[in-house]
Amino acid sequence: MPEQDSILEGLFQEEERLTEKQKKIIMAAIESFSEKGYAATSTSEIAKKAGVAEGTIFRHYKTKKDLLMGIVSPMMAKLIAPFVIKDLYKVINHKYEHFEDFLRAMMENRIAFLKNNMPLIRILIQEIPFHPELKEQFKEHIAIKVFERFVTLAEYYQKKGQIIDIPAYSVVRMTFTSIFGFLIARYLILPEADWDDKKEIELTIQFIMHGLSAKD
Amino acid sequence: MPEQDSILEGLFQEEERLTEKQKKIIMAAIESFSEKGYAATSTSEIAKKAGVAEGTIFRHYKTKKDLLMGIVSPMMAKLIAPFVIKDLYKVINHKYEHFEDFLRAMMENRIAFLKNNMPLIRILIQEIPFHPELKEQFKEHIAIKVFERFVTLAEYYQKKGQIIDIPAYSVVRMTFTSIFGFLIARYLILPEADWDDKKEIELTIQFIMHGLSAKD
Amino acid sequence: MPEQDSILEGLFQEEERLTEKQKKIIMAAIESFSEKGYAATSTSEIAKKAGVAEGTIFRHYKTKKDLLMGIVSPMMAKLIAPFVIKDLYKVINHKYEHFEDFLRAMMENRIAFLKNNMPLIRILIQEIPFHPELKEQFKEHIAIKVFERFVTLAEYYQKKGQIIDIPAYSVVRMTFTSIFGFLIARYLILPEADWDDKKEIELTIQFIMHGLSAKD
Amino acid sequence: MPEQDSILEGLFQEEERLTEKQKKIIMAAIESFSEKGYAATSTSEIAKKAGVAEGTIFRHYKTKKDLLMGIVSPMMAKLIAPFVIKDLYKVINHKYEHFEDFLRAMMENRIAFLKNNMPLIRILIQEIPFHPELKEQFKEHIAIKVFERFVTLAEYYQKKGQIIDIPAYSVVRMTFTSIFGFLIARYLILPEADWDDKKEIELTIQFIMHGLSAKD
DNA sequence: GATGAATGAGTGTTCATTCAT
DNA sequence: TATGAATGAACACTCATTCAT
Repeated sequence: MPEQDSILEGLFQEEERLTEKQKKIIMAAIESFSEKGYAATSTSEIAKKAGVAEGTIFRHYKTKKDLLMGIVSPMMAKLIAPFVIKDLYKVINHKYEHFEDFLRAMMENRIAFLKNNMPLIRILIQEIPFHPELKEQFKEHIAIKVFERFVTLAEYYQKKGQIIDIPAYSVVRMTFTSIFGFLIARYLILPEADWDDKKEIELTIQFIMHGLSAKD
Repeated sequence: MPEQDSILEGLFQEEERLTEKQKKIIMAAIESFSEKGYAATSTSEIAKKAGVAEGTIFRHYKTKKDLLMGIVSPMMAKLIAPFVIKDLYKVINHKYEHFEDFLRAMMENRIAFLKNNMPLIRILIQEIPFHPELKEQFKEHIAIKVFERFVTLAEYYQKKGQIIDIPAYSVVRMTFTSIFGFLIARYLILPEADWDDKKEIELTIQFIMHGLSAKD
Repeated sequence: MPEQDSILEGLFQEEERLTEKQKKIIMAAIESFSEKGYAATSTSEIAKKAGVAEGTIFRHYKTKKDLLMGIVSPMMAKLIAPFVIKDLYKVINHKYEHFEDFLRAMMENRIAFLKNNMPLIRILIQEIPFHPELKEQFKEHIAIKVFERFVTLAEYYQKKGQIIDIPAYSVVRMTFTSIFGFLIARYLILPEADWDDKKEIELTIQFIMHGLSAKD
Repeated sequence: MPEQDSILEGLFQEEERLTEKQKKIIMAAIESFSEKGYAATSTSEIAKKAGVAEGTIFRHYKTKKDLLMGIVSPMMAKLIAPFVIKDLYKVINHKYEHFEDFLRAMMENRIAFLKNNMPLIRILIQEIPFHPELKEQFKEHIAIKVFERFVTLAEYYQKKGQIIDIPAYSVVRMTFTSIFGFLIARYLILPEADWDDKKEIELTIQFIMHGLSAKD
């Protein structure tokens, strides 16, 4: 199941119209935006890093902000695609009989995704607070579409008696929180620490399972 | 117990040497930095908002970065003080016999703190990725000092048989994650949504308690 | 023998890569630096005088100091070239049998040079005290290379019995001093006075010749 | 006859109204102006070096330029005084029977003066090109008054048959040139070189004497 | 007399963007 | 399509100077 999980490569592959220079611009921009932030990165710096003339950037993107959006927007779609389409489908088709299996599959999948797209994710997280359009896009795509699907899923597992009977959106929130809490600590706050990934993932899953178990 | 929980007021109170203008500069800077980010905020904008001449800013802070640090650094100290000193003391003195009581007290305390210092917290969170010095300060003060104390606490409750026997730092990570996950969702991602705070806090506490319960 | 003796024109000719605007910037900078001094000249003033945008200056010269160096450095080379190469050669090839002939030729040559490059020379003289790099360059190129050649020349004429037998470097110092003393009085201190150049030059030469004559 | 030859001390002595702070300001200004030039020296820098508040400078000198003038102007007077009054008198009273004696006395006197007042002299030389008022003062006091006296002296020695019969002002120019050429080389251009002062002075005197000798 | 906070015009420099080539 | 010279507004920061204390 070697899914294409690098947004960048996916982007470059699909859009054949991208020139070599354009690809270099995108890669340079991602590197700089992710390290220094959008506002602190100059277009001339991107041009230099990409090995193109300053003017070339503006041939492809009318403004600097367009460049940011050209990088971040496709990511939004990619970010939600798996949830929306594939995984939900699998669950409904009884692929994941137990919530725990689903949880485990999802964590593995999203960790792989994070690893492959770290700089892009960083940009998204860092820039959302400063760009209302991004915030809006994010809310629409993630906070609503994805959240909705997960609420449906939560209700599915609740009906099966696997999850405690509290509001489904709280279930989702706490699940997300625990998973992303781990990912953030692991990859953003202390990436250089010595992590036993397997064990931490298992502990996190157990924590969620106990926390939401219907047995109690 | 009306503790002084606004960093700003605390700052203004303690340091009597602060001019009226200096206070205005700090307030204006906090507002702008928090809304648009440090890099995207110009000193002239801060001056205008503060109602002072641009030169006045540089009389008090040698550089724009100094201004940022002058705002963020005191916060670091304030941020950890309660954990480090008061709460730990209370726990040791049997004020919180049960982990659940401690959890509830801490959440209430930190929610109040967050409400009173939102813009400052935003700045801290938003700027940490771009300023290595900040990152270092944060790691030193928060990630080490605070984390350490909590690990000690976790071990305390583990010995009392209230918490499951897994590595204490994993206990702390998951507790933090659940609490801050709620706070971030509540105050940063969806502040305008209609939250039933009491209920969500209780659910979060129950989630953590079940997740870490030793009974299982 | 209409040698190209204007540094500026030489510069513009050789370096074909110079834009029209760049030439204007250089000319404006020379004018202002020479009149008001480097430190008291603003880049905006230069831009205005050159009829370009202020940013244009910094496209060609990274800093204001770079602009100064870009103007002054080529002059150093030009300043010493004739001494180092041509004239010494001529002397050795018996072109100037007598010290007096050499002296006369040199004065004429350097006076023409001075006239053609007055503003540049002014900048050099005025700025050397404030810029250690300039001072270093000057010492290396002029005070050492040129001085050395002249010492050799002085020894040559001493051997021929035309010059008194005192340390050669003292001979050079006093010759230089007398010549530049005239040039400074003539062109820098009292340029507006009514000078009989031919006569003064002749007097100066006679003064030096008598002062250094071996006859006594 | 240990004449008071330090302008600064003379200034501080005469003008009793100078406060301690004022003296410190003057000393700090001299140091900075001489090293970095008037234009490149900031008043705040002077204040810091002098250990006074920024405003204090402007209590005593209305503008920064006033400060420069307050330093440089008294020097002008001091610079010419000895020539104008004392030395001329001595010559007329047959103190210096021979031009050579006069020359030797003058060089010794002026070298002592230079050594005691180097920073002030540097300021004068460096700033004259940029300040028309200074230039004017200089011309009036030095170039005219002093020059005039010397012309008279030159004519005196010419009449006595000790100096060649060329225009007296040329005599003066060449004498000045040779003396100041030595002083400039000695104290400004190569102060760190290893000079045999006695010998160089003697050589310079001999050079002038031969150069202007009437014998030839 | 002395202070130092305050000023706002001015500094050198960077910026995103344009456009003729 | 790609270039890079050119722009001028904006930037962070400095300056000489003022003035209430």
